Amino acid sequence: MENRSISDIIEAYLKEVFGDDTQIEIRRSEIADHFNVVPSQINYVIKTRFTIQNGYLVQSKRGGGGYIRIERVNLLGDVDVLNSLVQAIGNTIRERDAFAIIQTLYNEKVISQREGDLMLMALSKQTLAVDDTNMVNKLRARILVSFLNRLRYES
Amino acid sequence: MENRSISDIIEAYLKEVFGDDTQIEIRRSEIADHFNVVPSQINYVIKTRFTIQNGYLVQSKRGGGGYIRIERVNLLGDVDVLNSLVQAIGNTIRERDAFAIIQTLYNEKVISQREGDLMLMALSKQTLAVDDTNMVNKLRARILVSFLNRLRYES
DNA sequence: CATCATCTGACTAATCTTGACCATTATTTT
DNA sequence: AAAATAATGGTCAAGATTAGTCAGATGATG
Repeated sequence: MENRSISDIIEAYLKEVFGDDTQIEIRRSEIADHFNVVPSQINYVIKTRFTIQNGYLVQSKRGGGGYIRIERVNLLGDVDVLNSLVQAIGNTIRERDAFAIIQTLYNEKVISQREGDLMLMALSKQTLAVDDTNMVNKLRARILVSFLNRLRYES
Repeated sequence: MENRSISDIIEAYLKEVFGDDTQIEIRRSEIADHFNVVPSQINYVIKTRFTIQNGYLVQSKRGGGGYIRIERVNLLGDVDVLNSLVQAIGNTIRERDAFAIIQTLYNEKVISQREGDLMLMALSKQTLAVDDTNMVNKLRARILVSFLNRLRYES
């Protein structure tokens, strides 16, 4: 953790702001000023680290009194959230996004580390290596959705 | 230790860096500079000396703030069983045979029921549905072997 | 001298940073 | 009201900064 990018640092800062709350509201320019970066970098941090795959929902408003609101959600705990997630997956998903989902499930204690590792194995680029990249992403989506459904309906 | 290659020296250096820690994080270019070799030589050292068979896991990230992280893990005792299973699987396996292996792993208490269920999801004909049956069996073999490789160690 | 391990470098891929330009909403002026 | 202005956030593409891959050259060993 020595060579962190400024994006990593901003990510950590925002997560710290949450504290025990389930949502935070920020002004983009304030955060950008605070870390001395261009405002659009905040969009980058949000787009890459606070996605639905990571267990976050984001809303914003422009103009005077504008804001960016980030909400932390449980992937399997809420039907609407799960639907959003499945929609985001669609029938194809990249390795990085799939990995983020597994990480989120682990963070939420829905799965153990070993279960998560096993899932990562089945979803990895290396394991699924096939000539056709398009096919790999489709396969990964099917396997991941199978996992999610299994977790959802288990009792 | 007379004829040590530079790869051997880099290997020894990295292992020294571990100290009592279970993982280290390096910048590829730094190590390469330090030993005056091209960066890709570091990949060579890692690929030949920090494998899972030797008890190491490797993760990396490119781009700004990029790194290579090497983690030392404990290899488990029943490696021979896993080896023979991997041998038996080869590069293709039918659904029923894969299911039998999962059942055996569960009977032998190598995996929990939940882990077994998740594995079955990823190995099922339905999940892997692809036009080419031959391809399905190859994919299943790769996924199953990946699972077995994860069972070789504990974090 | 045949084979395997090591070393190199050109090319590729992923991630982060920056800035110019765009879109939306609120407030002030006419 | 309507129009202008101010105050937000959004998008996208270029450039910078890492690491990965692969094939060929070179070296070591039996």
